[in-house]
Amino acid sequence: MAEASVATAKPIKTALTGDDGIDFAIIELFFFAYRDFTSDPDQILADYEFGRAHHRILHFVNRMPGLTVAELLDVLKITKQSLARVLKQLIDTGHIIQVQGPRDRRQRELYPTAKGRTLALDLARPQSRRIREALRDAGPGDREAVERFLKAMVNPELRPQIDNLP
Amino acid sequence: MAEASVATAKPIKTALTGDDGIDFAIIELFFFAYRDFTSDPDQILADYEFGRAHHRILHFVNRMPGLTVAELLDVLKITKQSLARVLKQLIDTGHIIQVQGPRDRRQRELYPTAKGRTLALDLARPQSRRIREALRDAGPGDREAVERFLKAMVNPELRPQIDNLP
DNA sequence: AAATTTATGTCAGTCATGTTGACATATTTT
DNA sequence: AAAATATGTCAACATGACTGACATAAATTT
Repeated sequence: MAEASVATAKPIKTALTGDDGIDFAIIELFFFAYRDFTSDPDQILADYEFGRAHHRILHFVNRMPGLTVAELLDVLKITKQSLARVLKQLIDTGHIIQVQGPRDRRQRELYPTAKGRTLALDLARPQSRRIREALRDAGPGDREAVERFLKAMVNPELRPQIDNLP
Repeated sequence: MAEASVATAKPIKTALTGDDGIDFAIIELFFFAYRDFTSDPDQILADYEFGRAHHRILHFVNRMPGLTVAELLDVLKITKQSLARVLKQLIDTGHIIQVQGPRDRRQRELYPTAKGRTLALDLARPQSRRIREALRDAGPGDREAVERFLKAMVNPELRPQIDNLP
């Protein structure tokens, strides 16, 4: 009887801890670290009335100029309808321009403009500074350990994509 | 003249690289790693028609049983209106229960039920497994390097909050 | 005892970013 | 000529955040 009623379910008063076989320390550190890592560019983006979606697109167009819409969708793992609205805003504001593909004229190659390059750098700078400061007191090999860890956290099938970046 | 027109802005064809003074390697690794890290619980949550918001609430209620609504808001850094809907669903589905504060009867202490404890563990398990596998081939001290790095990525004023977890 | 502050809940509206499904167009490949 | 591909666009919807306003109960201050 009692266990069928939500109202009578008993509160558990003991905390989950690492003793339960779960690596809560890194789970939580990862959550807080990523939240603050993304808060830096968020502040700048607000001035442009842009969001994180704009940031991601602008970032990869700057890192891989000339990539096509399909390639960008593959990197971001979102649908083209999601991309469309945000990409259109970046094009309308002159941060990104589309160039018809030279071989295949159906394709649209995406390039940053000078304005888009400047914004991409402005957004990346505080993130890079945060990383630099986080590694300032790191010992030799620590940076490599962090890189190996982060890469190993990525799904194996996606790792080649990362290696393709400049 | 020409520079005033969006249509005539010139495409930049060179890629942004580490030479531009930005740590793109870790910026991108962090992005991809976090995306895949969160994809594990997302799959499980979909079965319950829950989202990441439910996960975060359930996680911290399990890690800090008896915390009040105000304390939870402070950890998550969201508004009470954002919390309300999602918390209500977790209460209605019997994952979390509220207990009137013993000292201050205005407060509502939040506790997981057995059902909520089980789900929290089910969600944490694949994340912990991913971390374990990412660290499997790590050298001695690598884990500590990763922990130090992640903690240093968090805003300094929030680090005490992390130290308070069990 | 009355006034104020605090903790929580709730209503209403808005926004950003994602989703699915359907369909149009131009271009390339078969 | 037909089929496949790359892109764009329309419509409807879901999630999870936001702001602002207001209500209630309880604790604290005056």
